[in-house]
Amino acid sequence: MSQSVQSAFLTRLSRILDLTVSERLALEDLEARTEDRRSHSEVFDSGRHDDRIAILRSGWATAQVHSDHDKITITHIYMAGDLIGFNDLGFASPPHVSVMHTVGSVAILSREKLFAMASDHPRVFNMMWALSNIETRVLQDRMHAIARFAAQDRLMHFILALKAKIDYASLLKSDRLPLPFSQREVGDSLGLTAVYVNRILRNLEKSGSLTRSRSYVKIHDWRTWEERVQFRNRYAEFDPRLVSASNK
Amino acid sequence: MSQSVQSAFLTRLSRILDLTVSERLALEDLEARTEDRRSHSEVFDSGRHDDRIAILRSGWATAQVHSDHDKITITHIYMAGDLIGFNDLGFASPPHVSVMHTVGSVAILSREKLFAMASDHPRVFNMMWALSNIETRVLQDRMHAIARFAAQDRLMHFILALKAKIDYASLLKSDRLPLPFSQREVGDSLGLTAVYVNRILRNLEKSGSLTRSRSYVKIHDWRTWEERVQFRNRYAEFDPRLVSASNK
DNA sequence: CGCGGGTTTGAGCCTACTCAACAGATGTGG
DNA sequence: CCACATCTGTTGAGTAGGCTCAAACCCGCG
Repeated sequence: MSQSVQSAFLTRLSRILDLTVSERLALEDLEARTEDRRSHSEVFDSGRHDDRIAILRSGWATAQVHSDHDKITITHIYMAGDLIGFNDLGFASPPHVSVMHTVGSVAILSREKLFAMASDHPRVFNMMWALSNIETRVLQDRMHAIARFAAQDRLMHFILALKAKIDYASLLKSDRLPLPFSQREVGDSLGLTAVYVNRILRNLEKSGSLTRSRSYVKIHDWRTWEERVQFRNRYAEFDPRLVSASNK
Repeated sequence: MSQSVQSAFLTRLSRILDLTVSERLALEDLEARTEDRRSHSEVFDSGRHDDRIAILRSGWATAQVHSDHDKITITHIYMAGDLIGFNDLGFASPPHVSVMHTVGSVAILSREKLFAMASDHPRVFNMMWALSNIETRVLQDRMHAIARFAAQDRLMHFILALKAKIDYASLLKSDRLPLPFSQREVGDSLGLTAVYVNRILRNLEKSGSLTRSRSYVKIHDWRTWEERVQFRNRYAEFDPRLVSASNK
C-alpha cells in the first residue's frame, strides 16, 4: 500500500541518504508531472523535444539502439525507481529510444527543476549523478561480455546482472528470478539470435543448472555462475561516501 | 605554442560557451593539479582512492575492462581535452582502469572543486555533464556495432567514430587519420582478435578503399562507409542549447 | 646483435548463424 | 466465442565467419 504511495525512487535514495525535509519536498516536486504509459509506448512522447529525463515509477522499460529495422541492441533495462535518460542531456533526437516494456507510469522531469536541484540540494543531485553512473558501469560490463564471452557465459552474465539489479531495487520476492523478456529480447541484449538463446537455455535446463517456469528462472548455484563469468556486482561496489564532498 | 599554454579542455568549452571571466578562472583552478604521465602508466595512481576524475591535457589514454588477464575490452578512447571518469563518481576500485597510451599529462580534479562548480558555475558544470554524455552515446553505438555488425563493418564504424572524435577535438591536420593503436588494441575495442583485424585491414587495402602508412590510415570514400554502417556523428548531433535551463 | 612486440599469412576448426518448419500461446475482430 | 493472425518458443540441418594455432617476417630498441 505505502509502496504505491511513496515513489520507488525516493525510497531508493532515502536508503542511502538521510534526507532532510526540504530535500524530500524537492524530490516530490521533481516527480510532480506523472504520466501513465501503455506497453510498447515510448517513454518520451516524440512531440516534445526538450525534457528527456524521467523517473520510472512503475513497470519495466528498456533503452534501445536501432539500425536497419531488425538490428536492435538493448542497452539499458529499467525498473521501478530507475532514472531514465540522465546521460541523454544534450541530445534531442532518437535513437536510442526508451520504450515501455509493460504498462507503467513515468515522471517526466523538467530540466529547470533538475538544474535547480544541483544548486539547491547538491547532496541529492550528486547522488542521482552517481546512481546513473552505476548503470554506465553495468553497461560497460555487458559490453565486455558481448565482446569477449562465449554465448553461454554472456547469458549467465546477463542473468546475474539482472538479479543484482533486482536485488538492489528490492524487488526480489523469492528465489525465483523474474525474467520478463522474450528470448528475442534477451538476444538483443547480448548480441545473439533468439534461436541460439533458446538453445542455450534448454541446454542449461537439461544440464540441471537452471529451472524455468513461464517468465521466471531459478538458478541453482549462483556462486558457481558468478565465478565462472567473474561477475562483479556494481551495486554492491558503489560507495555513497565517495559522492560527498569531504575528501579527507 | 599557445596550444600548449591554454588547456585543450578550456578551449573546447569556450567553443560552445561564451565563458565569463570568473568561469574561466574557476576552470583554470580546476586544472590546478597537473601531473605528467608516462606511457602505459595509470591515469590515477592506485594509492589514492578518492579523486578519480581528471582532464587529459595531452597525450592519448584509454579506459579498459579486464577479465582473465587476456580478455580486455577498451571502452573509451581519450585524447587531449577529454574529461576522464566523470561517470566513475561513486566507485573506488578498478576495473575499469584508465591507462595512458602515450606520454602525456593529466589534471586530477578534486571532488570539492567539481561539486563547487555545480553550484557556483552551473552553466559550466552542466556542459561538462553533457560532454561526458556524448561519450556515453558513442559507447552505446559501439556496443551496438559489436553486438550486431560483422567484423568489417565494426572496423569501419570504429574508424569513422575515431575520425568524428578527432574532428571534434580539432586534432585533424590532414586527410590522413591518425590510428595510434596496435591491431591488438583495435581488436580489444571491437571484440575481435588481432589476427582478424589484420586480415580485414589488408582486405580493405587490397580492395582499394583504404591506404595505410605507419600509424595513419586514409579512407578514400567516407560517405560510402558512413552509409554502409549507418554511422551517426554524435558530436554533430549534440545540441548545447538543450543544456541550458530555459525550457521555453 | 639478440630480443620482444607487432604484423602477416596459412590451415583447420567450431561457435553461432541462417533457413525452415511446426507447436503453443496470445490476441483480436467479427 | 470461434476463426484467424501474429508472436513466441522449439528443433533440425547446413553454413560460414571469426577463431585458434602456428610460423615467419619486420622493426625498433636495449
